[in-house]
Amino acid sequence: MEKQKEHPEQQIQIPLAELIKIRWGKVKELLSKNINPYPYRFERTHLIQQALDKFDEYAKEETVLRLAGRIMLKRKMGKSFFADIRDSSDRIQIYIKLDTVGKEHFDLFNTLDLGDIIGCQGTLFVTKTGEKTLRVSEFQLLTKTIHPLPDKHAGLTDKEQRYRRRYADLIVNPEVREVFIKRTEIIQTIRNFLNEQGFLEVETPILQPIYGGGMALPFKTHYNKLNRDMYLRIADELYLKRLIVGGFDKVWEYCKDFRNEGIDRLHNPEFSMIELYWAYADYKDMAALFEKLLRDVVYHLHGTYKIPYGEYEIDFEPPFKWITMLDSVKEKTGIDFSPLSFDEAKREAKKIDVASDDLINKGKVIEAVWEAHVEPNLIQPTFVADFPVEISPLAKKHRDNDALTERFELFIATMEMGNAFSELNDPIDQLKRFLQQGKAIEAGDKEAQPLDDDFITALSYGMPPTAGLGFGIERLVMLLTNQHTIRDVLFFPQMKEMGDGSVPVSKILAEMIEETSKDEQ
RNA sequence: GGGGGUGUAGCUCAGUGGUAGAGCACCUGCCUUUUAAGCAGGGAGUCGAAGGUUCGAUACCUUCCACCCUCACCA
Repeated sequence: MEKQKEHPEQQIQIPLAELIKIRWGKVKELLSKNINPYPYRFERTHLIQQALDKFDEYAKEETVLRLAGRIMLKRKMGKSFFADIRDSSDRIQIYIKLDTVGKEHFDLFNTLDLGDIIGCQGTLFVTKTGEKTLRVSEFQLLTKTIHPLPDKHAGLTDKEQRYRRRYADLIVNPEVREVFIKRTEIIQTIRNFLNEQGFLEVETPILQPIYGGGMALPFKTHYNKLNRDMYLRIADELYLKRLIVGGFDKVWEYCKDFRNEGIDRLHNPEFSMIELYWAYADYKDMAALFEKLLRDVVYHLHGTYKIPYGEYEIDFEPPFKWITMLDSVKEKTGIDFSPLSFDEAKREAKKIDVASDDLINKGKVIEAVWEAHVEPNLIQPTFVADFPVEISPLAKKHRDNDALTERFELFIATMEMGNAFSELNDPIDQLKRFLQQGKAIEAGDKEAQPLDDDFITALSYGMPPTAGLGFGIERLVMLLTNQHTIRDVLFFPQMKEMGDGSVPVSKILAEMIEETSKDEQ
């Protein structure tokens, strides 16, 4: 304490800086011995898993293997070391003996830290205690780690740190990898399925002059050269339908979408959807296809149709339940909203404790009642069909009822897992719906959709009858991997800016570099 | 946005109105088939940030920040 007062330029002591300084000292020591702490390549012959798979054979034939990985544990036993190294496939113990590697390399190994990445050459054997081990004849430091790893057995448990420093999370909590590997498998299976069904994978703009295709607030940005505001897309719908107009019959896109809304267990501002559009089909065809797709993905991933999700067991064996929105509301509340006027609907909603004062039309009232009384009960896969026209501005009116649209949403474990319609292809009707949305915007509905003139133009060229579907990838991955927060299925979830108090590693390093250059002068 | 909780060493966590603790990690020494290796010694802290109460605050109070849980709302 006294010293610090005498030397204010020393400022705050950061213990991390001490640890980094020691390691950087090792780097400089290596450089002075002409050893590159960051060499360029290492000729690897096997993944660790491959070595373990054929362990007996390799051990017996004394096959020389070259493995590489990160040092996770290190045990010194006098004139020998044991260490555990891990690569992307598995972990293995290595054995380093003074007599075998020589004093120079033995001393080098002595300076290595947990986290350092090395390449080793050697043969396989089993230790006295029965552990499969690589007897190292030579090794090379491949990357010096200057930041210490989290605790070697407790790992990194602080969720905030795990999300902010996903790399550290992945290093010490390898089981995290599994969810993300499954995420990729899920997307791959869907891609294969859609390709086999003849859907063409396409790409459409993320940066858009006007946003649309969903109910959401967009991110706004500015394009300097054109001096105009642009939006990050909230959905792909309107562009994909333009492609149907252009003559593609089956198109789909893996879409990154952006919505300027809150962050919580189910929402991240940047997320992924898959949207597909299918000409000459209607929403029932799409429901059948979606069911088939999900069945395929679930079976591919789990080898069964029944999967656990939290306390539930979800059964993906088709056919899924199909119920209309109004019937489901009637079933749960006893109220038939279909013949009611807007005001009557509001009164009925109030009776069952659904706040509807701010709602601007009957469709919104029905939706609110449905969300309060039906949605929370939808555990097993259920198609909810035929939404009110006011809340479905891009869907075709129901062939039997003008107040409704041919639309379904799929619900599983109370989560919305997909949204589809018989697409509205009548340009006059579509324009009217946009104009209605315009009124909703004026009435304060921030999520209502703006008029897209070019989309109306496209529809006026004629879009064949078309079914469209969109579904959120994160939700699906959560469901199929039994994860309950979206942040656990995103490598880098959006986080708020960190509060004061933490010193970035770059600052610690910059100060060290400066000190060193002072010393050299 | 409401309610509840958390924030102390690089990591995992104790703790207290009166000099800041442990394990792991790190440094030194011993140990040539170990197993979260062991043994001996050592260094390391703006106790999330700011303000207040107090002779004295990491602890008590206020405000703020981040994260977690929960309710409401949008995918």
